[in-house]
Amino acid sequence: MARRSDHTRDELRGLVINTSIDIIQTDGFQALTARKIAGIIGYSPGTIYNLFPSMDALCLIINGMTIDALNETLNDPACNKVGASPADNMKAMARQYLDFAAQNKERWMMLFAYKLPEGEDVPVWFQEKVAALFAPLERILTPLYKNDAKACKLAARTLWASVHGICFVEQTGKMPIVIGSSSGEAMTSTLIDNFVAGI
Amino acid sequence: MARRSDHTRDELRGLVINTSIDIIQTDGFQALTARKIAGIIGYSPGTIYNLFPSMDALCLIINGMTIDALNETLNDPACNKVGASPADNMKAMARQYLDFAAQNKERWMMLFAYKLPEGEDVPVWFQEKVAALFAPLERILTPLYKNDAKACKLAARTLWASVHGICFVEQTGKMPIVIGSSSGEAMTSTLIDNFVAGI
DNA sequence: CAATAAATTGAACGCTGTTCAATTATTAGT
DNA sequence: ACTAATAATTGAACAGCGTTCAATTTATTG
Repeated sequence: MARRSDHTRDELRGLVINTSIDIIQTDGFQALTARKIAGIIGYSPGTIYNLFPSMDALCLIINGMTIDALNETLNDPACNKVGASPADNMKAMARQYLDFAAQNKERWMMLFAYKLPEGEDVPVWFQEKVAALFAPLERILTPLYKNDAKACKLAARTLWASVHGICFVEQTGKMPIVIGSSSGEAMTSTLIDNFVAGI
Repeated sequence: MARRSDHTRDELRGLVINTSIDIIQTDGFQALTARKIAGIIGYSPGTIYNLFPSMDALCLIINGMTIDALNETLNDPACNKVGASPADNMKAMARQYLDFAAQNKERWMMLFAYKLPEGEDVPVWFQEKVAALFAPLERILTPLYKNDAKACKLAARTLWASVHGICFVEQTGKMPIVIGSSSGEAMTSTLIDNFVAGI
């Protein structure tokens, strides 16, 4: 029996979360089970339920952390250069997104493949994390929509969703590769070039 | 015991598939279980496995049918008018997509949320169905890329993925509604207008 | 040192996909 | 018509899942 003084409650929570992310990244989020986590960290399944109300809640927390990590890359200086044109910053930001998804594929897939059970709805703190994702792109677009904040918001959400769609299609590999090796980047470039030119 | 002459093998397969679609659309694809299907059609769980190699295979077939149905709406005359401008046809096509997703939400969600287990990869017949989805949009775009078939393909895939992303974001409701009631259509319009203007 | 509180456990419940020997229904051959 | 072969159907069984909870162990407090 694991002694309760081995870890504080928060340490244990962190241990569970980190172990979960490892499992997800290695074997996919479908492989994440309470018994597996417990086995790895040397506790019993019941302990997971002392730390988290349910596996769903744990998944939601992990998804929140994934969004935080993604958000961080979108705020990276590499795609927020003061001297660069909006189009160049946007392309860099799209690249950041594509790279993040590629490097954290399973974690990122889980973000969209995972569905809360019937009845349960997404908590506010999670929705806020999602909403925060649009800010960086909106910031870049602002100079292009000087006098129309509404149009700026619409454009930011349109572009963000579009890049997400391109990323999704690329990651799931459901698109025949006719474009070349880096089709994701080719598509985001085409998207951004045409969109900006059309403003 | 259900008599084997109640239905032919193909009838039974169709019965399983239709029942599955009903369950998915009513309670979500997570609610689809072999025992539930069997109970509804009056057979035992084992019979499902006489008709389909696994639940995964059944899901794949259903996903294929969903793609077929989606493909059909994209070939609808409503978004392939001979007199209309490419932009108008594209907007109509995007609308068809958005409407299809809205009216077949669970079925459509399953298309993306469902993931084949470790090792198994998507069969060719399924990949071909997915590839066929791009043809209608490519057809519309052709007149805009008279002398560059390659650029046309890239644009078609870019736009398709973008519209999908917009649809996904709208359906999953993970985007704060700041645009208005029909944000999906507002976004696809913005996307297409800007994109076409930028060509 | 005793009493209280908290953490940990592991068996149990009902669910899942899946397998398979046994049973039943149908067809083919004589 | 009767038998033999074939095919369909069943339902128990297995391993795994999320989850619950009484019992046990550990730590803290009075």
